[in-house]
Amino acid sequence: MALVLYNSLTRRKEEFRPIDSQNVRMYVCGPTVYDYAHIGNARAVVAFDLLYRVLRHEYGAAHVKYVRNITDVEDKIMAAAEASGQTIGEVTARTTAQYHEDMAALGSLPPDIEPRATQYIPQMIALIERLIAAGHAYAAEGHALFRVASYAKYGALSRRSRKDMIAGARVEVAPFKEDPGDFVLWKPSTRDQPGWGSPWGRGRPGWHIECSAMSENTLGETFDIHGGGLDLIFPHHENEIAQSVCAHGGAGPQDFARIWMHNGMLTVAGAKMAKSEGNFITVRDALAQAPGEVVRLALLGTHYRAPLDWTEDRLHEARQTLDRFYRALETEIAPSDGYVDDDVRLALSDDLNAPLALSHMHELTGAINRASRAERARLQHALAASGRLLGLLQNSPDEWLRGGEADAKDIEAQIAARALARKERRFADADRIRDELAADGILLEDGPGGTTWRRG
RNA sequence: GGCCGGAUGGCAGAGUGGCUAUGCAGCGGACUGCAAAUCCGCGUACAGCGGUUCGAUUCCGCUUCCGGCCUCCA
Repeated sequence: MALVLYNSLTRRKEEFRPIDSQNVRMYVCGPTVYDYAHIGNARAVVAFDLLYRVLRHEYGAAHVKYVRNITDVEDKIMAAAEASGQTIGEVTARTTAQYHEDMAALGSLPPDIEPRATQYIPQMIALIERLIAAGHAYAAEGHALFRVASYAKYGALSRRSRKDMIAGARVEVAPFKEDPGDFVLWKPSTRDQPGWGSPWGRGRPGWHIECSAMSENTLGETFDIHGGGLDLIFPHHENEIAQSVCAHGGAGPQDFARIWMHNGMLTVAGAKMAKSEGNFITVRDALAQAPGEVVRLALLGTHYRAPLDWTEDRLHEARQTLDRFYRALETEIAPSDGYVDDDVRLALSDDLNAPLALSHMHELTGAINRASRAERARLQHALAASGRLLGLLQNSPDEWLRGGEADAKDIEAQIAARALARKERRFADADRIRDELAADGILLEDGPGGTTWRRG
């Protein structure tokens, strides 16, 4: 089945043809580890996790390599360390661990390789030296700077001309820059800032160079897909492209990564999420409100490129949807080796159309509820397999609907007492038991085979 | 100011040059001691104005509104 992906570089959907179908390679910009991950970070992770899962499904898990970096040297980390009284190492270790926990809770697979910037300093220095040797960069006052004028295609991804950028005039004009658009590859550190020895003096890398160095060293000079948030197009990805293409002697962005993918931004109740707005929602906050799978579904409910507005209603609806799916799975006999539903697969193959895939899962659910015993199992297997491809329906229906703290034995005893009351037509007693259980969040459902319960 | 995206029924959210998803909420019905779940039925919505067309929500133009980026950003 042809996988079609939207390429930010060409602004259109393209059939995905891996450079080497035995080794499909994707690189996604990961977090700067200085604080809890927020729900916007989570959206990007979930979007590219879906891509990773679809690629694994199409090419085989052993033939896909996913690299997502950790930025563990950056000025915000230094600020966070100072503010918390912890060392930089403590801040990055703690934040990285939290990040891993959060992303796992959202059902995201860990990347195959997770390089850390501080482990690639020599490679970054080597890359900068190559750029300087080739005339694409220069040293000035302890800095190394990329010479934007030496890369003719600068601006190809973000569709902006250098002239426009200068007109924007928010560029930092340092006196040692040849051109206001030139950006930092290496900058000097003071004694109390983290730093490494380099040909330009003790210092630390600029933001963009790490991704160029890490992608090259983990995936090679040319790979298939490079992803990140829409807000990374400029300057981050534009600069990454300039560095890598110039260092590799390539002709343009496609000699670096073939397809550039960007997820849309997230707003909270209609407003841009920002700490200063007081509407900053961390993954932890969301996880306190709902299980990770609910958060994941809420994130997948809008196509990854479209803007997504985060609301309580969205979370509520995601939970209802999962309850409905799990209920339809309740009588599934075995944990299944079923096939993903064709329509679900088709939807995901069209630029990861998760909302459409989900609508097909709803149709499948209706079919299960209507199905005869004989055909039910097959449909349930298809639903379960489809859900798994989306990183959903990872629990057993029993765990999902009835798992948790409360003592199941006690609940069963109550149900038995109620059954007796009903048999004796003491309906007031029966209803009192139902209400008491309901107060604890336990919903009873009377069916032809007796009474079952679930958490509501 | 420059560049780039959006605007679909009460809400969420796909999609399509003619056959108008899907879910939530709502209404009616079946089932049921009650309830829940489930099933059946009910909503012709595509920002506005032009244009192209036999036909446009879908293509083109303009307008309005919303959002992103313009060296912190997923």
